[in-house]
Amino acid sequence: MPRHQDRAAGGRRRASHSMESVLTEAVVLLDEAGPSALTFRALAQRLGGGVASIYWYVASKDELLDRATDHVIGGVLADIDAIEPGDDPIDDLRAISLALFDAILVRPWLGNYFMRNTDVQGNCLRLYEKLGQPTLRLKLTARQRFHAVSAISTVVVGSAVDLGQEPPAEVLDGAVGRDEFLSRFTATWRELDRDAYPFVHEIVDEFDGHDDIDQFRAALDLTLAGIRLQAGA
Amino acid sequence: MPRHQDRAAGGRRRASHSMESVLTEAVVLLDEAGPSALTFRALAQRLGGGVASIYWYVASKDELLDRATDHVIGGVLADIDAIEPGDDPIDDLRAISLALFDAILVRPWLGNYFMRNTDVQGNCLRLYEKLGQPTLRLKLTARQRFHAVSAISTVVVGSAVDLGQEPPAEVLDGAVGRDEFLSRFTATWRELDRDAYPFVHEIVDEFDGHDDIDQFRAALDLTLAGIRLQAGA
DNA sequence: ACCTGAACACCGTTCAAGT
DNA sequence: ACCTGAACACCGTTCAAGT
Repeated sequence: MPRHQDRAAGGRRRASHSMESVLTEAVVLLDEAGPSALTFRALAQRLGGGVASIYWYVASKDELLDRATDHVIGGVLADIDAIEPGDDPIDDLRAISLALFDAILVRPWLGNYFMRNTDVQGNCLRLYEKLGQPTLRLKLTARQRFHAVSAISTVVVGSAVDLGQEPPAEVLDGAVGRDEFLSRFTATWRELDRDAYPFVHEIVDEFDGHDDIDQFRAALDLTLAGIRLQAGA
Repeated sequence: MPRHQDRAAGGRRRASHSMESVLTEAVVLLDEAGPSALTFRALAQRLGGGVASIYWYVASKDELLDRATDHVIGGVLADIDAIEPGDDPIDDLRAISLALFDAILVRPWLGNYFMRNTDVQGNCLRLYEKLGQPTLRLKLTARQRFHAVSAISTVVVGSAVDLGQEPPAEVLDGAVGRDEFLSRFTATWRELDRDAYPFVHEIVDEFDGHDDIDQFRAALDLTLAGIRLQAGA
């Protein structure tokens, strides 16, 4: 309970918040029931105050999400700081990427706000710096370093957002399993004409029951292989 | 004007729509004023009818966006069909990727709905097939092909969505130029401590006034290099 | 088969007023 | 400096009723 109550003369209550409590409770709402559950009204109720008071701390819902994102990235940053740098810069890039991926996979909304406004997202900027540092040990131009880190960032955020998309309600209910859900898609694909859709038929078995993490690791490794080649390492 | 009017006995008008006109007008709204401008009320007004009639064609706003996405992807598909396959499968992958990137860069909302529900997105599935076909000419396993195309798709969609994000209103107004907007960010970055942010300082000049397309091409080429290496081609 | 008006249950945001 | 209640101008979606 990061919130306190002031008691005025008449016995009337007046809520008292803080940036910290606003962001913490916002993240709780997001974790409990997804992005659609984060409304100013729900947040105000959780904080035990009125809707309008939230506007003392943030100017808009976008800024609330920017700041909430930076708040949880703070935790990711701690995980990343605990990673021991190794001999191979590429391995360090991979380790940091995985930590970020894990965080966004669980909270896909992060992907839409990560690094969107570094003026209020100090932790995101610190993470960007952390991700970039290993490239300083690679034989690349400044431009290549910039592009390499942008590419990794895109793969991490893009994969996590894509793979973390909430499946339809029936899957969340547990009425239909994830595998069953995937199979329903592929069943349609299998009925397609083999001559017109040779590629879809080639990969349909791979798609069926595929593992999200494998897909991300493969994408990341392709980019890292490209970077390694470029650096001649 | 893809809409007609029926005239009943009393002289009363009754609008008549079609899936085609609903999607066309939806895309017009999206193009004119962005995703926030696509509301059922605005769309109904454009079609000259009531809000509820749209629900005869789509079950929800999500489905409307899924179908609108597939509608414009139909046009992209035509562009891609015009591409002559070359000797190098990797070059074909690049050409198709660029065509898709161009489309999403201009309409970033496409990225959020592309391939989200292939049951109502036949054109997206066809594009996925097109993108996958060149990999059939590479020496890869089925799983590697699946992962390669997933990776490319993530890079294309992720980059385009990222780079296509609407800049703040002041830039759209023309009050502040894009370069000036970027410079404002980097000005803050330059003030950071050099020892704590060596990477940011290394790339700040590259970020300043950088070109979106270059950034995408670099990311795509890294992935393609990884694929080429894997295929031993 | 397809369209309508009106209602329902929400939203984010603002503002004059309070403490 | 910070919080409040009430209002404003919207949303997506539903439904009984019309043609």
